[in-house]
Amino acid sequence: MATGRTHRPATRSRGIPEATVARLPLYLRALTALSERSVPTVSSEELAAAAGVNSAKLRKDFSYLGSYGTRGVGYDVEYLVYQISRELGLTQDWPVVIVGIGNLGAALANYGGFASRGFRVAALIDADPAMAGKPVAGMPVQHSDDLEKIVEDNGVSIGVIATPAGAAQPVCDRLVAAGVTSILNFAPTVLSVPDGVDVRKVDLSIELQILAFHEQRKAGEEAAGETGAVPLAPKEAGKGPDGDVPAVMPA
Amino acid sequence: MATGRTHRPATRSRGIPEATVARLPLYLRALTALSERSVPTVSSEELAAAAGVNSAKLRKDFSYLGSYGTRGVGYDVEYLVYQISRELGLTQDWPVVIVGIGNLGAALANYGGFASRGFRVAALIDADPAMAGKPVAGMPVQHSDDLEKIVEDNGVSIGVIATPAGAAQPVCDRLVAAGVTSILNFAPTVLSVPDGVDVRKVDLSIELQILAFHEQRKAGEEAAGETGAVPLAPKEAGKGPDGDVPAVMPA
DNA sequence: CTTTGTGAAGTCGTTCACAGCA
DNA sequence: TGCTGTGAACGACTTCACAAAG
Repeated sequence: MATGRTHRPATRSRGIPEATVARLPLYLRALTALSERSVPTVSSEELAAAAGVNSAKLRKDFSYLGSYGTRGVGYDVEYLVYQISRELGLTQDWPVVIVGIGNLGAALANYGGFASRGFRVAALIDADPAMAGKPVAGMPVQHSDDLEKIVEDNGVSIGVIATPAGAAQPVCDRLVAAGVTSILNFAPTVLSVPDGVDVRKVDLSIELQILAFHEQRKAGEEAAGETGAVPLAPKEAGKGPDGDVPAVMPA
Repeated sequence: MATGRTHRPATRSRGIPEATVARLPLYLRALTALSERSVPTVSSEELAAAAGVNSAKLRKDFSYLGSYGTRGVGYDVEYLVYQISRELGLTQDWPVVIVGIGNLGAALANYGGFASRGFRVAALIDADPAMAGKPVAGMPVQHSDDLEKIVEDNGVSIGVIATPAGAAQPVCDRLVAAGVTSILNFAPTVLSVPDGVDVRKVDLSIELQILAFHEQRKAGEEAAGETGAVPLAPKEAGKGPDGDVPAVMPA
């Protein structure tokens, strides 16, 4: 999951559920693969399998977009690719800025899937003067002093934040003030933004922690036949990373 | 969002809702920050604000863990940090392997938040023989021929896949065969895994597409007072990234 | 009087199952 | 006959609102 706010209870008239929107890119990817193999049509069953969802869900999702299928046959691949692209706004060009060109920012700048599908990296921005001018992914890094000008000159409405946690909120504020209304946040912080601005976050550490939770459950289950309380740690507490995990237990 | 499957309708007895599990790391981060500032207690209201959720949700979430608060006072910060860490399985050490040491894999290896909180990068693995032995983040990259041995020798149960899309499924299969039961997938593919294996995915391009959807809505709204159908593209279709967006429209 | 913990109500999302159309 | 499109049932998550506890 990612978005903080649903930003409005439901979009006025033809509201597509948020959960459906989140799956459209998945369908699009599967359809693009079929298109490249020149497959003319797919059934909901086949496409659902390729996208990793069940077919009832897929059909319901598509029903929010309109009646684009043919009963007894399936969906026209090219047509669906076009309809979903249009619905997602990928038929236009989205200039994006990446702020924070450290390891992660540089990796994002180099990431191919970024450039494809209507997204274009318009600028790389970093606060370190030593970075300024240095080429990353074939593009000179610009200093953050010019952030506002860069955003305005390029008509940027989507910003990617890949700074350290401490810098994220100030950078976010400046992006928003300059006109950015959608933010993809890789910094491990909660960003606060005014209404009308969308934030999605990607947090590595959170994903791992969720996996660890389930992993622990699996480990606890395979032996213990329900001990009563906690599945008890199999191995032994490793090294406490940064000093939590106190042995004390307040009343 | 990320997980494909809920992997079992609900965990046997004291099932914590998936949505709650996904928020625990958020609370933990906020609590850790408070702990570092030596704040002894927090109210649900304060903590909720710090974590970016509302207080009712937070209280309900905590109620699944037990009654760890004090009415009229709030929650003991240190105690809660401990309880949530334990619940998430962070009181033990989780060795992790990263497969695919390209731009992204290297960035992940260098990412600090990775190493903290009980996760330890046990090995970096890549298929390119030229990478073998090269140090990344102070650690020699190992060749993927040895993947099974590395996983087994280190007791790895969590694997991170940062390979190109085409390599992801084979790598996944090998990880699973070697004993990995949780996978964090950065490759833009749907992975299929046997029951009992958890997969979470992080997909840059999907996040951007979701943002673009909302962005397009905003742009369409500010002018058009409900035209009837589509909010029509404000700018003009840019350059079709990889050849989709056909102008044809099948019957 | 303050703040937690939680039934009950409300909202959102998924799945079922079948009518409707090609 | 085969497969889509969708109302209706179901289940999961959120929010409300208040009783219980310090």
